[in-house]
Amino acid sequence: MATIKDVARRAGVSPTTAKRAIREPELLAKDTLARVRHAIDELGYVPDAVAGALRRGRTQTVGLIVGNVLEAFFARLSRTISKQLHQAGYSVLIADNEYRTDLELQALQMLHSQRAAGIILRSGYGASNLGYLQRLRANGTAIVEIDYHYPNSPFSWVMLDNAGAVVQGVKHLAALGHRRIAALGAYDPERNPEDRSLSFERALADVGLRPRAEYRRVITLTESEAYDLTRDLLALPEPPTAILSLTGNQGAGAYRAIREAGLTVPRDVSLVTFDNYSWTQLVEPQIDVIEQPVDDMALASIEILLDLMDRSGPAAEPARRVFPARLLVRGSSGPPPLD
Amino acid sequence: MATIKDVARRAGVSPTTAKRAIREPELLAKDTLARVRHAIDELGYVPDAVAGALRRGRTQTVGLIVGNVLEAFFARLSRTISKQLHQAGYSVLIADNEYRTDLELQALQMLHSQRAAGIILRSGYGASNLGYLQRLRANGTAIVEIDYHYPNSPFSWVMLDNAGAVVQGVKHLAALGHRRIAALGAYDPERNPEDRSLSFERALADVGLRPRAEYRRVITLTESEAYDLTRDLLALPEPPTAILSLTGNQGAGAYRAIREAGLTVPRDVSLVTFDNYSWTQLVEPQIDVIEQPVDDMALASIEILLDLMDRSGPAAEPARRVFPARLLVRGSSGPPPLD
DNA sequence: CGGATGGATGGCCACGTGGCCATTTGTGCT
DNA sequence: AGCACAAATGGCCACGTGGCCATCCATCCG
Repeated sequence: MATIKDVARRAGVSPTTAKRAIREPELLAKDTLARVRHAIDELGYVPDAVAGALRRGRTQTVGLIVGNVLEAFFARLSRTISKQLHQAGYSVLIADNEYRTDLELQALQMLHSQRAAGIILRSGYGASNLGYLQRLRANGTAIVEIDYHYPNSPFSWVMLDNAGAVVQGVKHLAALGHRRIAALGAYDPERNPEDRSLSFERALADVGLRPRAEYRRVITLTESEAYDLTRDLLALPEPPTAILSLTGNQGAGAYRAIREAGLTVPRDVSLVTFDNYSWTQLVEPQIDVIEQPVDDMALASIEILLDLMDRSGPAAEPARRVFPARLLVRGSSGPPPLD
Repeated sequence: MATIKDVARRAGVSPTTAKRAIREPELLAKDTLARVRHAIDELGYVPDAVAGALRRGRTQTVGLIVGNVLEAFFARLSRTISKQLHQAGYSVLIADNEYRTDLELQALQMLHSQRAAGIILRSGYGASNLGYLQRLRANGTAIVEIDYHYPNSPFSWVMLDNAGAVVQGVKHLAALGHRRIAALGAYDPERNPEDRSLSFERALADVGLRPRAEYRRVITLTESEAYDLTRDLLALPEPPTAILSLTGNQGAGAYRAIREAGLTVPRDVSLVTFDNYSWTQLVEPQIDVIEQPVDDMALASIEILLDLMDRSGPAAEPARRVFPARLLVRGSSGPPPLD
């Protein structure tokens, strides 16, 4: 592959002059510049970002670790983030952690060895990688958490107002008269201290309801486990009259289980789910969703990350941004059936 | 960030000995090895892949350029490919081309400057980047096309048997009695010589039908343009009685347009779409789909790519793999309505 | 007891770039 | 013409690694 020396030789100048055609063209005489540019075109020379990164001690690479790109939320996040970062001159390395910290650690090690300048992370569950992340940060890596953050996270983060979102959903259902509301999520405060699960029982209390132990189960954030759980919930002697799904994928599983049980939404059971996924507008009636401002969150994370990466000096206070969710009522919730 | 010299100093050995603890541990005395390993742990040393790549003249990075990760097909492709490549020790740089060759060129230039060892590409439409790709290949970059390939492509590629897939769909609909079948796709043989669009009219001829000029329109591969087109088709004096959507996203748009026109599937109009997306099993009746073996295609592309990257010697014949599609009949097609 | 053998360790350099300093060439002014 | 000064160009080195060659030393055998 052509190097700057090849360009220099072809243009009949020194390597130093040749490289100036790229970085400081204003320093060159007009015809020298033209000659070098011509040589660059002829050779198809493109500077070696690897060598540049080594020399500068700093790559133009950012790592993005999400839960699972198959989920539309993360697909959208990935797309917006990588598009913006490309425009800012960065390459984006993507990895899924499948919500598991062991896989996440592998991804972090990869980003470490690649000397990524920054990392945008949706951390998983399990033994925390906090220590590893802190070492990376001490080495100068910019870190932003998104969609989830460590308890008392020392990093910058961008979050949905999960508590507010859950309250919106619960209030909406309670106002329709529901008293048996189940949430599909991961009820595991030890291992998965998630805002949404934790907020749910508080939100119930706000509207004067008690959580029911038999609705509680620790599941992963997948469609299939949500399907299983919903099926089981509906088979209970006192099944929920309303289901609040805490992620979009789980919502699809819940809907499928409801339909396969021969039940109709919202006559037999009401359904509200996080994430405004396209299927929610294709089924009938359309599904009530709690929409996240995904692009806004993505843009905020980039803004913070670019700022951290530009800043060479002392660390500033971590930046924290919280975005409100929006409940879109479409027809999948109604009054509970009469017993 | 710690370097191998720091490790060496801490372990009281030379840098050469220290690095052998990583690459050739069998050469070291047992206690030396232990000492160096201890120093590596203490310092959290991870080899600098940037320096390694420069020295070796070869990165462990692969670029993946797809149409749009928001589409489930590409999300799935990305996920399977990146997972496998991570296991093989490669990092994956992802970029969307939005089916546009101008954006694709930017992505290629980025991968060029990053000196990616290989590229898996779903090329877009517009002025071809064939020349650029050939220069990259001449410089040693492994290239595999997937889901689409240049006419007479000099590269290895992995494709769906698009012609066979379209024939399956058309035959299925024709057998039910449909004579007015429309395909939603990009009828632009000059700029977008796509197998599926091109095959459609041949498939019609196979079953003794003529294409109808008024069903033809060049659209992009998006849900919204498919929605618009479907709406217009249904408003024709002689609307199609069956619609074959050539991509999954377009299928969702078509379904939405059909429902919003107050029509019922399959009573008023039959619908078959490429891609077994999750919404097709959530609506009622479930949608007939032409399923692509996405994971198989992803794995094949990786196999070819790894082979190309390992091979240092002279170029072998390009590898070509074609995968069959599978028609899943579920209930969204039936006999045409009586006029 | 001396030399051969091989196990263990160390020194050195280049990969392509970017930053810094040095040198050459050109221009204007007295 | 001579000088000052700026414009234009060039030389050199280090970034961290991996490959190659060199050196050191203990052991074994004749």
